[in-house]
Amino acid sequence: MGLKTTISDIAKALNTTPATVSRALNDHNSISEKTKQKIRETASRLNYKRNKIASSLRLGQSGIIGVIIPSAEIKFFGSVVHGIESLANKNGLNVLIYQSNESQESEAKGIETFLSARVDGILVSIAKNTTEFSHFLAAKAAGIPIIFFDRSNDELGIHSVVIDDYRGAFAATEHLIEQGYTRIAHISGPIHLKISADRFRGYQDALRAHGLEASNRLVFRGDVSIEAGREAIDYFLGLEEPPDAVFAVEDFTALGAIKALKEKNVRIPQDFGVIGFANESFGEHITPTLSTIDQQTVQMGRESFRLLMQLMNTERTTLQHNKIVLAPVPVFRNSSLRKTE
Amino acid sequence: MGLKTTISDIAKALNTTPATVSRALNDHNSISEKTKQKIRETASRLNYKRNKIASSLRLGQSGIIGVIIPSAEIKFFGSVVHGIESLANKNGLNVLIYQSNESQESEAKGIETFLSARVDGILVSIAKNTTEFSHFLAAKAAGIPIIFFDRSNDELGIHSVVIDDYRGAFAATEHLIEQGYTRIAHISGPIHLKISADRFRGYQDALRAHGLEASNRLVFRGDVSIEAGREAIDYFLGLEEPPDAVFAVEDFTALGAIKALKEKNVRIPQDFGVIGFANESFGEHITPTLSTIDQQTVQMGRESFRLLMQLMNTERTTLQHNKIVLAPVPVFRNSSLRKTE
DNA sequence: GTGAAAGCGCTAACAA
DNA sequence: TTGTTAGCGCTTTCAC
Repeated sequence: MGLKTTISDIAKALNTTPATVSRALNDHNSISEKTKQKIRETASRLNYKRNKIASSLRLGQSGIIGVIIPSAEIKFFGSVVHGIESLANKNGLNVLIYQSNESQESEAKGIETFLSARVDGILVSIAKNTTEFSHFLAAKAAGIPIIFFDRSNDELGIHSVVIDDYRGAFAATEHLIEQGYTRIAHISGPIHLKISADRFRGYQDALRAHGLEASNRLVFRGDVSIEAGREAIDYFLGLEEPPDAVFAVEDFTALGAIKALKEKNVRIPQDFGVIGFANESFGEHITPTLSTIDQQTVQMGRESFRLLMQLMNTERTTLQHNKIVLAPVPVFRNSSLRKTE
Repeated sequence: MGLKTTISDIAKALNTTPATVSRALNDHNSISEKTKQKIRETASRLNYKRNKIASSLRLGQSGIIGVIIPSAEIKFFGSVVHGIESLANKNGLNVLIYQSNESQESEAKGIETFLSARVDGILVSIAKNTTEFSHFLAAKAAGIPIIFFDRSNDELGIHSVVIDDYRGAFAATEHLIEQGYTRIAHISGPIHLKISADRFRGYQDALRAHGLEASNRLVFRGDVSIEAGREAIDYFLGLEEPPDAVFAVEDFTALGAIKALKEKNVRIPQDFGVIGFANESFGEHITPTLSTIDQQTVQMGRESFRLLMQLMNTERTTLQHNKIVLAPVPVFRNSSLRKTE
């Protein structure tokens, strides 16, 4: 018994048929309460567990949502997945996670795996190294609903949920201005990435909006790393007219900047303000605590799932192309707050 | 076409039978190379993807490993899962993750879900709030291989992979002694948890092994939190003979201690040494960097998977009860290193 | 080396 | 309200 119990076993025990048992267990309204009662009892007595595989095969759907993320060790993605799961579970769907490790090859294998598992939908955050996108189109062509979150590509006609990087960068820069900093620098990420470019634009536009000059000398182009932050500070402090604040493209970069500033005995935030982007968990534990822009991870997960559900329940052509842009939320802490007390 | 392609379609296209196609695609050795060639070509031309659900139903196994973790947002578990996946993928198995959110109810639901998904094996790290264990025994009774990792229970006859907390604590305490600290305190976790108790014992025994007194006054009982670390320092510094170093049961607790010490202008490590346990990622970013004990997460994942594979491939009775205990690895950083330069 | 036939466990159209 | 029957797509025993 145990796992071996099937609806036929239950049927036999009660002198009825598998069909009736199936209907009863699915709470079908054409079955009398009395019968349902008896069947449920027997099922639990025999320790019956529905065989989802058989059920999926018959129904043509698996009850599984596939999620592809670059890495489970980046808190951001873990947090988005959390948002996805919270809604998926409520809808009786399970979530299968696949890590691409930032590789296009592995990402394509993930899509492949999900297609043969006949998942009901796919959510993807694109790997850094992906330059060729046919695997996504294959999923779409196969009729599996697919959605991008955070890292998207607008050229493929695939729906997406992203954060408004421009707006977040604008708010970060504006905050530094309001705190009285006047020469505000920026450590950018690789500019061919859309998110870096958007944040850079937000930075520039905020300066201009407040009548400040956006000088190229105050922009350091790094990659996303602690080291880049350190290098940027070395560069900035070597300038004839060094800046008095910096907006870093990302929290780890901001962390590097803070480390370098502290080593050089520059006081934060009195003499130099710092703000990052991402709201990584270390930000509230370092000294000084790090100002940053929160990316609304859980909400992003929830919105992605909602959009996916819409796609799953809609005739393919009905739903027009959809891009949800979430508003980031500033988190101001000690690394940039010199006016408040 | 696309996902709709089945082995029958391929068979029809080639004027053969589904059986032959199935065998060819599974590289069965009773099929001629010529036929295999043709079938493979047609399959890829028709964009065929094996329907894993049908395959699973027929084979009676799903190719899925279920993993239950308390939370995906704790880096430790993410990291263990990473270790599990690295091996699972090599073995053609997929990993399905379920979060218990530290609740027994949710944990039981996870087991239930995995049983009906007919997973081939289950890996669990027990939720904090679990006091009743029948859901695990149900899985075992159903004949599904199940393994505990990190948080285990030895009473159930379920195999497990854990870290040697005693040994890690001993090493941590010994390190403080070797650095010349003489009054070494301990912030413990809830003592009803095995890991807290083991670490406490390791601390005591290390003191005794070096001829130091293990005084109850130097032990502060907290929960695992930043706040507990702060409270402990308040308590310790209020003692007539305050300690000059502390071994905290866990990194967040150590972090709280460091924060409190810095606020009170106690110099670390000169006047006070601190070491934690877990090697959380923030440890290398705070000031001073945090000494700690690494828990060999990836290796834990890999060992858990290996043990599970053994269970899956063994007659139930053959494999005797097995408990793998991993050796933790000390990571000494600035919060406790005052001798080296 | 290949084909015919049965069945994994479930669900749903159709009948009664 | 319940039973009969067929079939989801795959694999495998048995036969040739």
